[in-house]
Amino acid sequence: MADVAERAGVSTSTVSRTLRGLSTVSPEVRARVEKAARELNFAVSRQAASLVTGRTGTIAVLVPTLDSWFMGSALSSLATLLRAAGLQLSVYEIPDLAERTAFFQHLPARRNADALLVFSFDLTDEETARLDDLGMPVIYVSRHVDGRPSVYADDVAGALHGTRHLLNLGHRRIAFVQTTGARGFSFSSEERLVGYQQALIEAGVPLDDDLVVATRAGSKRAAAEVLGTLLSLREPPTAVFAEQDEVAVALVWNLRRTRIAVPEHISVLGFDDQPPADWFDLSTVAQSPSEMGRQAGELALKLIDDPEGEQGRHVVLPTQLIPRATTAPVARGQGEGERDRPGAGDA
Amino acid sequence: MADVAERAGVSTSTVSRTLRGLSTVSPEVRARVEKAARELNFAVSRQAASLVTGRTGTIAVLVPTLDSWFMGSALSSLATLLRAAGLQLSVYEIPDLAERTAFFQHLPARRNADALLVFSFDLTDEETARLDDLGMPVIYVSRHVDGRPSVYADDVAGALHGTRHLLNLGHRRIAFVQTTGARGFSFSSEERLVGYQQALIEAGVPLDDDLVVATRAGSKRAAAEVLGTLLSLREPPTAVFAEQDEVAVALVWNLRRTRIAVPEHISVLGFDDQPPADWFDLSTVAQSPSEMGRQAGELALKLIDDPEGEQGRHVVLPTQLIPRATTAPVARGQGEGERDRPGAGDA
DNA sequence: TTGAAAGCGCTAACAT
DNA sequence: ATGTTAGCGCTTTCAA
Repeated sequence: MADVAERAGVSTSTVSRTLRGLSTVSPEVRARVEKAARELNFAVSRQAASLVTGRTGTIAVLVPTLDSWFMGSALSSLATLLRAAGLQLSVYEIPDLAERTAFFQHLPARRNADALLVFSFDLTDEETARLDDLGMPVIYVSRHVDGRPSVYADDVAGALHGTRHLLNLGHRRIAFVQTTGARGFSFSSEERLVGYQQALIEAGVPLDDDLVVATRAGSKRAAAEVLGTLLSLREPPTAVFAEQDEVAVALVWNLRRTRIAVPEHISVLGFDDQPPADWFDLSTVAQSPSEMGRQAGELALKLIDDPEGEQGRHVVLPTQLIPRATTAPVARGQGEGERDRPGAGDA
Repeated sequence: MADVAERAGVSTSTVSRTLRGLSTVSPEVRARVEKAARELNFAVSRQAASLVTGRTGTIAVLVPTLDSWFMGSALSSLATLLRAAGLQLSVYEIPDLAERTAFFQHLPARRNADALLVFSFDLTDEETARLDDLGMPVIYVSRHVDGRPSVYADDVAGALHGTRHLLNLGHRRIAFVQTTGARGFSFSSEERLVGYQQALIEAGVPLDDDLVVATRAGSKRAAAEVLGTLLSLREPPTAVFAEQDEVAVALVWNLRRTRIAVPEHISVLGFDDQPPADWFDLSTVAQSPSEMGRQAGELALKLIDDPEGEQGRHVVLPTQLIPRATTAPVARGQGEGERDRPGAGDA
């Protein structure tokens, strides 16, 4: 910056003022400085600037992985927002418990970012408390945390609507397939189970623990095992609600290989509406991670400007049932007990 | 840091040395300092440190998007590597031309990172030159740049092998579907076309421009249009090689909807081996973005330590044909020339 | 509107 | 093995 000042024949103060766009610089001087800066290929060092301003110009995100549809969409829209605000995006990826422990021990984000966005993690109270005195706004994304700013999808309502759809199609034996090992997403998982149960209760359908099973995401083999469990029940389900599209797709794949027609014999419903859901014609409950990323970013910007302003503010995003080709009215003669004139379908 | 020094009863230099793990600190003092730092919840400001060391402790990546299988996998493995090396990951997302222009005008990464990884972009010579005097190592990923360190997949060989597979199955009319609008990936696209052509030439099959078509990624409708073009040729293809799995899947979807059996009537081959390829039983040519991210990261670390060391070093990663259920021998009576008893279907 | 000077939090060279 | 001191490159008083 000293070089630029010399070349423009002004002081470094003036260069600084010019480059930050302050109005207190005369047009002619401004022109000279900008020219000099351009010629010298000068770019301000954020590091040095932040040392005195106390602002780093960086937003940090804590994510379980970068390699998922959810995180990709969310971070992409977040990045767009930050770019417009002139902020950098810094990523902390915490794929496992060891890394997580290390992160919370040292809290490396401290003083190296202006705000922290925590995605999806199921934190302990102690961890949340650690983040509380990190000295910067912390926003929780894709999960609700009491008393802290959070942005998340309405998982309960999503699962409720999805299950209602299946009930409306005449299904009474509806299985719910949870996903294990989806790092950091256990919160949504619990919420979705609640929505599923609520729908059954409001319809007067008894809950049956045998119909709630768990599997690993993205494994055809694990999906086969889950199906084995469900299909060997005394009263097997006529519909399966998977809390993730990937699992739903793996279920469909296995069913079709076994020549169990989907949706004629079994309906399958997913959750997320990832792109492959469309390719597979999978009925699903859509959520919008990109909207989540955007909202979380906006909240972060507000909190940076006014740290006390929106504490405890919650943004709940809607979900949307997308019926496609893997859900259908329960087949005639199918279903439970003496039941329902099958094929009743939607009223 | 002064607080920590006071609490531990030492100088800031000693605190600094301790926290950086230098060996010239006595065990007892080290213990005192670490205790004080923990109690005060102290974390070193990278900003201040970098001001004097000249190192930012950050690797910057320039990416066209974060929302894709390729970038997710690549950045995820890169992040793992960087974490182990104690480095931060800073993301510059440049989704369109306007953002790109802005980036190259200001080069905001200058002095704010220790190395830059440029993913996939087809840069002009001028842009490459700008990056050359950025004052930090620049590594090009997923594309080859003469004289600069690059890490990329062997797209030519991948497409060559894929096309050979189709030729070996007896196909002679083989279409190649390019993807447009896949931001920043035009380099690979060209390479794959070259591989396709090489295979045809070595097999003595004449090139036919009518068989090379382009479509948008991820659009069923666009895929339908491409199929319309190909299926209305005088001699339609018996196999289609799409340079991206998403396009291949969209083609299969459209074909099956039209009751054109895949692979019995038309074979379809993809490129990438994204997870949905497995769900769809799509034959494809696999590449490994996670390996690409890892290798690029390692190269970056080397170049930071020894900027002159590996200039111009190229890492070329292999591809692998994965035959699944969408490619099959050409049907009896099908193929070129006098051809096909229509509706031949399975042999 | 501009400049001089102090200092942000740290590291590195030097001294002890 | 530890302390002292001088900056790193910038922003921000304060004074002119």
